[in-house]
Amino acid sequence: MQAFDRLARPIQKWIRSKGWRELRDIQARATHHILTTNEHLIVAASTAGGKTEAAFLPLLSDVLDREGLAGSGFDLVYIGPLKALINDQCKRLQDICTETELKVTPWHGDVSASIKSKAEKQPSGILLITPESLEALFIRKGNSIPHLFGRTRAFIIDELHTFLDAERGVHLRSLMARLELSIGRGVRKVGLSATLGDISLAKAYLDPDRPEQVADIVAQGGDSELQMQLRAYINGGEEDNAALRAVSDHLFDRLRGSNNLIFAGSRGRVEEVADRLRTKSEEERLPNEFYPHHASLSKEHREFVEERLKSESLPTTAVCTSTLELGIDIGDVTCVAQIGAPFTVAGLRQRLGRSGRRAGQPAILRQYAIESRIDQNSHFADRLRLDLIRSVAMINLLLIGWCEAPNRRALHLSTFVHQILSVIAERGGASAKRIFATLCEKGPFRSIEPPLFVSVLRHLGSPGVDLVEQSEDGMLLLGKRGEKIAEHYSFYAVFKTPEEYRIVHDGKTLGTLPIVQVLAPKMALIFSGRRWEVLSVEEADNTILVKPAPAGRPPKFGGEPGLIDDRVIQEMKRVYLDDAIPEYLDETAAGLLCEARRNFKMLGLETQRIIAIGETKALLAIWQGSVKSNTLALALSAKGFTVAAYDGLLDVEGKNADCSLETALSKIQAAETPRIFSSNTNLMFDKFHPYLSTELLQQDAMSGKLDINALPALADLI
DNA sequence: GACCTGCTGCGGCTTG
Repeated sequence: MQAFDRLARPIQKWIRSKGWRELRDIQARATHHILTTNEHLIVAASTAGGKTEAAFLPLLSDVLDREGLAGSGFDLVYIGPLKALINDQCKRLQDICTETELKVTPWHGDVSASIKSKAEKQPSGILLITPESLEALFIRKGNSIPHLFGRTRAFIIDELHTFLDAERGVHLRSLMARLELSIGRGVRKVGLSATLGDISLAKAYLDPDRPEQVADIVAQGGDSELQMQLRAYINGGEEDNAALRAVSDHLFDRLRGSNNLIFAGSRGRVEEVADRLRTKSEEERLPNEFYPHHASLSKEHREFVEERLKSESLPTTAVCTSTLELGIDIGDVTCVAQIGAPFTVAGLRQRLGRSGRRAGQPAILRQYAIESRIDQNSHFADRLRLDLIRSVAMINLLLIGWCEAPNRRALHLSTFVHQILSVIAERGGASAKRIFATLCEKGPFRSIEPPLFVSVLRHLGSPGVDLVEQSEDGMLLLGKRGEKIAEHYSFYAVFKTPEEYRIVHDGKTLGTLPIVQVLAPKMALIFSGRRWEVLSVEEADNTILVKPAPAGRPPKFGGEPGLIDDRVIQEMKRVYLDDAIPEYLDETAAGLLCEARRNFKMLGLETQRIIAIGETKALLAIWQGSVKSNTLALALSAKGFTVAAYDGLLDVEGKNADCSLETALSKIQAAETPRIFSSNTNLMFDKFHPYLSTELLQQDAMSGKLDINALPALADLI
């Protein structure tokens, strides 16, 4: 039987109206699978690969043709990570459903209360919702969950890779498990994704008990030809920004006249590059077509840039951060430029997926490395050209199809605290036994054993914390502070957001700035692609008033460094030891690669792993990623050393150390439980960390951000 | 030496 014939009549009619001659391969396979089995499924294909239709054409047919489950509720529940994505998908699904009676309901913070209350009274059809809005339903309408989802046949999880074992993914997994408990049965799950490094981890996300039972449909071939070039630029003096200007000028020449994305690495650099490109357009008396796009810019400005990209009426290049990495529809772009090495190969792959989506068009990557001028006294990180080498390593890994896997060891105690409060709020009270069964036995917190559960719960109820309290019959209730926290709408998200200033010109908000730097009147600012002078700082309502100005500097946005995978650093070492010059390097980059390899040998890194630099300094080459580097760095700083980590290389200074470096390393190697924390180690990273004890915070850090078991091997460097 | 994501109920107002 042909896949098309399995689909419901109205769906077939819609396909004909589109003029499609046949279903795509993944759509046909998904149709057979969904309509002949009850298994969970992962559909993996590139951004424009027709994943949404692959899942929904058969799922909608199932709803239309087959008798439904008893009870009330939405038939299909789509979960998306972005409001904009939900809006996009909502339009597409409404179009597919035109010939049916099925309702399509978007549900997120921007959707009006009237639409929500209407859907709540008579839930049916397709619901498109964010994890946070689903959380809000548990908190506010805990008793209505069976009414809303009693006959739900499937969860469709879009951009599955953004969830997995990140804190927001653990949150969503917990919500799905709780929903299933609440309606008394399991629900089929269909995950959609473009970038899955290890598909078995995605399967374990959908069904941790029986991952091998989860089917997958991966688009065959489909990847278009990849063209790429890595160009390197060298800065002059210390403060000189000549290289970034040269990169901008090169981009100006190559990208004008078409639609492109420039990933600049940080919001500050986005503003800097966008400013340079705009002023160059002015200098050459050409209309500007380069616009900044990042999360701190106003929604209006961002939508303007997105619309310009989508409409394809005027050539447009967005200089952006990872805001434009995810799947909102901005059409096809000619080329993707990346300034500086990215932190993950997965992100690089996702970005590249934005280009070359039309048949016959190649995907084009323009990678730029910015290096400094060096001499014999330069720091080893500069002499080794770490940024350039990491770019090469990441492109190599991209080419062999590797990308990072999520971390499955992490306890996620912050999200755990959140879910404990949520389970209690859902029913107005819950026994400890029930919470444990819900979250740790059925839910995603399976590595939390009863003793750890008890110590978390004890701490939440301890004096001064007051999140939870126990009634006389043993039920756990929200304490005074717990009630206040769970009542406020800021509770629904599990991730933390910093306090911000609003930047205002002429009554209009240009965007926001995290409060990490002191801004004062008369300071010059580059923001939203233009130049400003600060008029006043209103501390009362965190507002900064600005007026246009002829000069400016990009502001500091703050942020923490990202985690780099072990495999990336190991590939960097391989690149140093290799002789080959990749074809995609320009002349400068090839020269710098040879120079970096010479310096690698000159420093002695070919044969040694500890290199003394002067009397008290040393370079430790551990060739592992951020988690392991940070662990050894912490263990050494607990012994009085000052340590900085550079891509698998530790810069160690021992002036105030308790002992020699060799002694410290052998002690770390021999110790059963090496001391790595001191009183000033910062362990508060996540939203609910302030409600955990130091001991619990240490356990949380050791489960995700540190790898204490690796210490003996890491310290074995002699 | 980084980036991103999300959010309810209700009081008070105007308007038909």
